[in-house]
Amino acid sequence: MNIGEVAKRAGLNSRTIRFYESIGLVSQPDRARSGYRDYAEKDVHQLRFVASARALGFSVEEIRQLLALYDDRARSSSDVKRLVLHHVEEIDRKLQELAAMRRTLMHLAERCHGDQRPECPILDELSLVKRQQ
Amino acid sequence: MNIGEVAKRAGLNSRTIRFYESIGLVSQPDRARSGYRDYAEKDVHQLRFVASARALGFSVEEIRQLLALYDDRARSSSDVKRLVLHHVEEIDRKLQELAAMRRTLMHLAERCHGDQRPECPILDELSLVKRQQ
DNA sequence: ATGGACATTCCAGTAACTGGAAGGTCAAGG
DNA sequence: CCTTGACCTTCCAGTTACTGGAATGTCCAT
Repeated sequence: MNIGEVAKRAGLNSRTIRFYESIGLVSQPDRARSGYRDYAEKDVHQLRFVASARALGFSVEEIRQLLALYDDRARSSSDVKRLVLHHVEEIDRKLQELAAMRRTLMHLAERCHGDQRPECPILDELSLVKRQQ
Repeated sequence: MNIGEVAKRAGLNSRTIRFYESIGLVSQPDRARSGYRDYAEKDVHQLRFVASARALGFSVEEIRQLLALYDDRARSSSDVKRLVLHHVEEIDRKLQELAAMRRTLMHLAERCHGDQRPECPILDELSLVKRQQ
């Protein structure tokens, strides 16, 4: 199977696949006589794994770890679970951060008439508010 | 006032301040005889504005626009409000994205025993799941 | 023959910093 | 005066995950 077809099946871009190969994230496929990459089904599985994990927000390094666990018959599922739950914590952190931003912004927006006049509590507030830690 | 003190008051790093100056985001301060940057109170205000806006997740370019509105006596507050609400929309999008990730991850984690055995539905799922659009 | 898919290497851009190196001057305190 | 830390500039490059472009081809199916 050529890279174009693999890209389609994995939901990735062929350049991205070459990128992943170049950084050693995924294994190198066989080569046909033409020099074209010749992907086996297991290669597609690996790439699909990467694509899924990326979509879930795992970094390339985290995915590298996940793939290592996937390949390791002697792994403990606790290691996998730990990685996932750590990632959830990061997401929770980000969710809180964004929610706080949103709250502040909505608060500011509500105090703004949003008309043709120049008076703007948003701008006033931005230049006065001490940055929250 | 020297850059170190300004940095402290604005809640920014002195290198970051020089960076903002280099990209034309903030105005250049006067210079003392020594060649040191000599910041006035209005400069501190501007930098504080930038720091506040960054903390609220606005990009440098968005802040550039906000600063332009701040400096424009003829602005309409509707322009400011539009910028802010657009930013809130982006945040909402990101919040949804993160929440969806979290949901999937928690679902996967719940199905994982997290013990010494190698069986892991998380890994299985990652290699099978078709990436959601 | 043609057009699209594929190959490689090299370079660089994206956003917002931030670090390091190199080579200084300035200012305050001991 | 000496010392130490703050300040100055320029230049280069790293971070993360791609992704684009250029250049220069070969391969394959119609």
